[in-house]
Order: sequence, then C-alpha cells, then structure tokens
Amino acid sequence: MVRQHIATAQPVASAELVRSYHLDISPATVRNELAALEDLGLLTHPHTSSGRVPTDLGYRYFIESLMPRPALGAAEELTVSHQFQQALRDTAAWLRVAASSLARLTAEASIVTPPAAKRSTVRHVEIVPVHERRVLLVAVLEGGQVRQQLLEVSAPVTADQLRMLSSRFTEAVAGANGDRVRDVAGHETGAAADVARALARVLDENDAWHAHDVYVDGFQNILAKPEFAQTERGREMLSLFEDHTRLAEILPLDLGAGDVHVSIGSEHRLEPLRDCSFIFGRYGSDAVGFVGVLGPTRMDYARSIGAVRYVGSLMSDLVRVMEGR
Amino acid sequence: MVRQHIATAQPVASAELVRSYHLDISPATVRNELAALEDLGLLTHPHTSSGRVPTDLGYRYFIESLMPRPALGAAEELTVSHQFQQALRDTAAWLRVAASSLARLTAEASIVTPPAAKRSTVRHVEIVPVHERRVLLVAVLEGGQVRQQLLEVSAPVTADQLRMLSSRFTEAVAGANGDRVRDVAGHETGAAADVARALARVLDENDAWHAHDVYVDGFQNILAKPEFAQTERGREMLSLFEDHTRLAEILPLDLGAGDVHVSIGSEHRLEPLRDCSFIFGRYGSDAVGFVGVLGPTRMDYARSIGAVRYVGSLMSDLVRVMEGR
DNA sequence: TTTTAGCACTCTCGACGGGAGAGTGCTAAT
DNA sequence: ATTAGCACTCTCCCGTCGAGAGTGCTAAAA
Repeated sequence: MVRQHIATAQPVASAELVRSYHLDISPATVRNELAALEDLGLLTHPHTSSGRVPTDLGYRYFIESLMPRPALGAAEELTVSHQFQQALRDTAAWLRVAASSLARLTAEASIVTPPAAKRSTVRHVEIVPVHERRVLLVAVLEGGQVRQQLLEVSAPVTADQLRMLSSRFTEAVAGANGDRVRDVAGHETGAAADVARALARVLDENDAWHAHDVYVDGFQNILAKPEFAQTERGREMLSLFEDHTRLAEILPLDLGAGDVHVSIGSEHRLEPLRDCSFIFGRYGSDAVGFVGVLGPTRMDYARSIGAVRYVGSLMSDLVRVMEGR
Repeated sequence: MVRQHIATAQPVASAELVRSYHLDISPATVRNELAALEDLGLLTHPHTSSGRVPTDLGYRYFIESLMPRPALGAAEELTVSHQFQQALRDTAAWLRVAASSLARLTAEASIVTPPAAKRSTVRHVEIVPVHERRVLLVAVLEGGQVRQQLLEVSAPVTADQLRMLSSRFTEAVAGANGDRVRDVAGHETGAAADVARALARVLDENDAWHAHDVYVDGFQNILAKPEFAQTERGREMLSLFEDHTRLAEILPLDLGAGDVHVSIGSEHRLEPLRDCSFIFGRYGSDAVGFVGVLGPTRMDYARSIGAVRYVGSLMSDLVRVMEGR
C-alpha cells in the first residue's frame, strides 16, 4: 500500500497517503502505523521530518507478501510476442529483440546473455575457402548457434578437398564435444588436423562463460530517472553495463528454470550499486541463458518481474525450436 | 596554442596563458591578441569577464591549420595491432575489438559499423537440418560475413537431401547477388525454392543499411567528462548511441577511402548535439564500413583523428584478408 | 484501547545578499 | 607595439532567513 506510492516518487507523507487512497482515518493514525513499520525495519526516514522511504527489507517484504501477482497486460504480451515472431527467422536478432523488448516494457535497463551449453556439441561443420591457405571454419552447434573462425592451414587445399573434408568432418564430429573433437584431431594430419584443433577450441570457448555477445539495452531509461540525475551513480552503473565481464558477478548462476531472482539494493555484492536492484530470469534447458533488468531499488517490481518472466518464456520457446524440438 | 590548453579544461584566461607557456609578454598583450581572434570569430566569451573559449570555427581552424599531424605513439599502435592480431581468427570479434580499442585510445565514445557491400554476393550456402520441416540456412557471403536464417520448408526433407541441395546451391548461386538468386528461385520448386527465396531475402537485407550489428563502446568516457555532468546532454547523446538507426543521420556516407571526416558542433544536423563532435573514418573497399568517435567539441582532435585513421586502416587490412586477397 | 486533534519541533529548500576572486576592456604611458 | 594600471562585471561561494512540509508527542475523545 505504501510502496505503491513510492513507485512513482519521493518520500511519502502520512497526509499524502490518506489523500491518495481516500482513507477515512486521520494522518495521525497513519503516522502511528508507519512508526510501527519503521520499528520493524521496513521503512526509514531520510531525515527526522520527512516522509517515509521503504528499506531494502521493506521492498523485500512488499514483493514477497503484498505485491499483486506479477503479470503483463494481454495487449503488451501480444506486442512483444509479435516482435519475437518477426525475429523468429533471424536467429542472430533474438537476443537483441529480447533486450529491447525488456527495456521498453520495464523502462529500465535490460541485459540478455546468449544461451550457453554446459558442454557444446557440434551439429554441422563447413569449411569455406577464402584464399589459398586460408579457410573459414563455420560450425553450427547443437542448439543452433553458428560460430566462425578464420584460420591458416599448413598446406594449400583446394575447394574440392574442403568440400570433402567438410562432409567427412560433419560425420566424424556430429554430436561431439570439445574433448571428443580433440581426439579426432589426433587421428588427422595436415589441414584436417588444423581444422579439428580450431574446432575444438571453438567448442571450448563456447563452454566458458563468455562476456561477448551479451546484449544490453535501455540504459537511457536509467539516466532519465531522478535518482541518477547526479551522474556519479549513473556512471557506476554504466561501467557495469559496458564491461560485460563484470556481469558474471551479479548473474544468479544457480537459478532454477523458470524462476525469477530478485536482488534488492544491499542484498547483492556490488558496493557501488547499493540502491539498485536486479531481476534475473533463466531461459532454456540444455543451453541456458539469462534475461534481466536492472534499475533503482525504487522500481515497479510487479511489472519488471512479469516482464522478465514473460520474455524468459519466449526465449525458452525460441531455444526449444533451435534445439529441434 | 590557445586550444591546447582548452583541451584540458575550462575557459582560458590571458594570464594563465603566459604562465603555462612561459611567454615573455604581458597578459595585456595576450588580451589584445585574443580580442583580435574573437573579432575573427574564432573565440568567444561565456560572459563578459571570463576566459576565452574556441568557437566551432575556431576548432575548425585549429584542426586545418595549426594542429600537429595526428598520429599515435608507436607503443600504442603496437598495443592495438596486437589486440587485432589476437582477434584475427575470431571474425565475429573484429568490430567489438575495433570499438573497444578506439574507445580506450581516445577516451571518447566509439562507433563501428559492420562492412556493408553495395551488392552482397554469396560465396557458400549450407543448409543444416534442425527438425523435420525446419532448417537453418547458413550463408557465407563474399567478404566473409556469415548470415543465418531459420526457416520452415513446405515439405519434409532428409539430411541427405539437404546435403545435396547445399552443394547444388553453392554451385548455382556462387557469386550471385539477391536478384540473381531470385531468378534461381524461380526455377526451383518445393523446399529448394523456399531456401532460395530466403537466401535472396538475406542478401537484400544485407544490402540495406542495417542498424543492427553496430558496435558502440566507451560511453562511460562521455559521462565522465565535466560538460556532461548535467545528465540532460548526456542522455541526448546516449539515446543516439542506443538507437542505432539514428546513426545513419551522422555517418558521412560519401566519405572517400582513407579519409577522415570531422564534424564539429554546429556543423552537423543534430540540434541536441550542438556541442559534440564526430570523427569518422571509412574502411574497406568492396565492402565498406565506418569507424568513428564521438565526444564533446572540446576533445583531443589530433589524438582522435590519429586513432580513427589507424583503427580504420587495421580494419581495412582485416576486410582485405576476408575478401581473399 | 484506539483514534484523533493540536502543537511544538526539525529539516529542507529557495531566495536574497554580500564579499571575494577572476578576468576583461580601456586608457594612458612607455 | 607593448604594457601597467584601474575600473568594471561576472561568477561563485557562503550565511541568513522565512516558508513549508512533515513528524513526534501529548492529551483528549471515542
């Protein structure tokens, strides 16, 4: 009840509450109640005589106990799912669309990580000639990601040889992970060995947490919020945003499928982002990735959680399509 | 001489100039000179009694006439080229590396657009099965970009059929542009026609100016500058930064190869970015893209121009490698 | 026992003002 | 042509003050 009003502004006063909710009790009564909540640690004062502000604990309590079941409107869901439909074909656009949808829905900053398999395996390999001794290795992974790698081979190869090599390789390594591909490399010589080693490396890199390909969007929304008018805090947040390697610090890697993780203010480990909250959801099953939003502790949790959950489910659908199910 | 000092701070005063350059003339003399420059329109006052600030025209004159030949230090060039070496294999990382190098070198925000051919042509086509009637079309374009597209075919196809189709297609459309591929599509039926149509669409999309895949970096640097401490202006710039479609407004599309285009303050068309400058360079020959930095009018032009030129030349090298030369 | 009115108290915020400092423009002397 | 001197004009940084908002507490009312 209290926080609802917080979601739109400044500290909130007792008289303001009775006015905006048409309560037929006096401000004094409300003050007593608020004082009680303050004793419980759910609210604070910025200074002795000013409205109340929820504490992190207060927000937590709000989310757990009194928040309406988070959900987007049907019309909004339709808009977003429509956008996903549009992007269905263009697999490279999925993450971008997810990030931008999330940013627009929540009016916060959004983060989307690519789906990462615990152990990537190959579905198809193609070796495309570029120049005499230079080839482009294109690997389609189980899960549909496409990885490319430019490489020099130790001996010149013809287009025909590459074609044969490609199909032989696809047979040999289909379904194989990095280690298995390395085994195969051991039995090959010349250009074939070069290619196999490169392929193994691609798979390994794909297994590691890679900070590239993380999509972010909507940072504008953050700078527009009054609490970030003083740039200091905005800068801090932006640096987290641009340096994707640091994202690993806040991703809830142990999150269960379909769950949504909310981290409020001081609950997370990032000192300079004390009064920011993160909301993350997981998508996918074999290969998992994260979608999330990032905003001030004062944010519309119901809406954001709903948006994260919905976009996460859409991403899961897409991944499922790509996994051939 | 004057601007040098500007590059580090606030309006600059006459006495300050004699002090920092150990001139053996008096402040009054300097004042007379400055007043003369002001009459020429190269300098202004923020208010009647405060140091001089260069006008856009002043910066322009500085760049054209008195700036030292822009160049990076050998050590810096080495660092950057080393980073490019690292990323040589990973074609998907090129743009990212370029953007981050530029941002770091200049301490401004950077923008890198992917290489776009006037008329994309195909080098290799591969059709990978995903599900019974769902396939992933992977197209390697002349110039080495890899494009993927997920599509439903009207009739079920087997993996063997796809393999044959892939190699037949690669023969049929190698070197072809969108229109030619569409011709081919006309002679095909069933799944083959579906694939050909999709391929033509991919090529067309690639020819159009596409705002995705634009890499930006270093926006932190901008927020750190004192002139952007008030968020308003920073927001304006960030919105340009996040909404890549708007970038088309400022790209100097007619730029000659190897040239660097500098746009200072009011010289460009973007009203809200009155006191920002852009520096853009072009890279590539068949397929061209842009690298650029974006900062306040008060920026280190020598350094930035040098950095843009150097990173542009490295990108040209990479593109040349990919074009098989 | 709970609610409420009343009131003193506290803290923020914007306006006002004055003084210091920085820097210029001008004039007259060198 | 250069320079010293000086008046003048801004900005910027306090300190003060009053208005306004909102609380906490106490005592009365329900």
